[in-house]
Amino acid sequence: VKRNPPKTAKVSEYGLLGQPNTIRTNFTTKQLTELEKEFHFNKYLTRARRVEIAATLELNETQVKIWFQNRRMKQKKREKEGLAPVAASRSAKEANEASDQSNCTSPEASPSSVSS
Amino acid sequence: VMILRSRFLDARRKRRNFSKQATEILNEYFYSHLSNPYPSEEAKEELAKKCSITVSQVSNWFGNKRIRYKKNIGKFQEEANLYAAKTAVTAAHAVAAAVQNNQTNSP
DNA sequence: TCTCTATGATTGATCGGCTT
DNA sequence: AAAGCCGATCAATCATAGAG
Repeated sequence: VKRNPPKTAKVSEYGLLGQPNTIRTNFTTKQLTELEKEFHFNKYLTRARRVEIAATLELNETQVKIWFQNRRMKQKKREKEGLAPVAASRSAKEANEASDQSNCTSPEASPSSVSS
Repeated sequence: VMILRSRFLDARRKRRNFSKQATEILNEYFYSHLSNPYPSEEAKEELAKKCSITVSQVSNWFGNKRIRYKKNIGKFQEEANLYAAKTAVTAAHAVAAAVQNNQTNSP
């Protein structure tokens, strides 16, 4: 059994006046491309690699960490969506994955260059 | 900033609205559980089947609905009353059936 | 056909719980 | 005790479908 999530208080107490505490950073296409590339190589990061990537892309280690966590969840969701809806599953062999984004049913794939 | 928009013209491009029946089912659940509109994984699967959509789509629907409802309860008041009345009628029928069943079975 | 609103999907980040 | 991960959710935003 699972329980619900209304759990406790609110997401980040609005610090009574002031600037929006948590800003939703907009990653650049370059950053996303690099993160995606790294993810394809390793689904999980080591501390060292994280530091390296964060520095290269000018992001916090936390942002890189969170990006990987969200990316893993995203992939899991795709694998699930891409093998369940199909009424008739392969009667014998399964086995695939690996190329991930080059997947057929992948929403995104082509990062359009951003001019700035 | 040259409008960083158009990230990569993703896939929410070809979006299709859910059928009227599907929306009906989802709203019925939402408003009959308004005090806690968080269906369990099992409930989501059941709703997904009834609505002929995926579990993720059910999750997206509830996520959007909860936020948008909270953002402007007034705008959804009419809709809320509509479904509240609907579920009330359904419940009344159930009670009536139960009473009848009770009378015919235990004299 | 055009403008404005309703709505499905995406995603950086948060929350609680559990694991290492 | 601290840090990372997971699963669910939030919240803002995007892009399109639909209403008028």
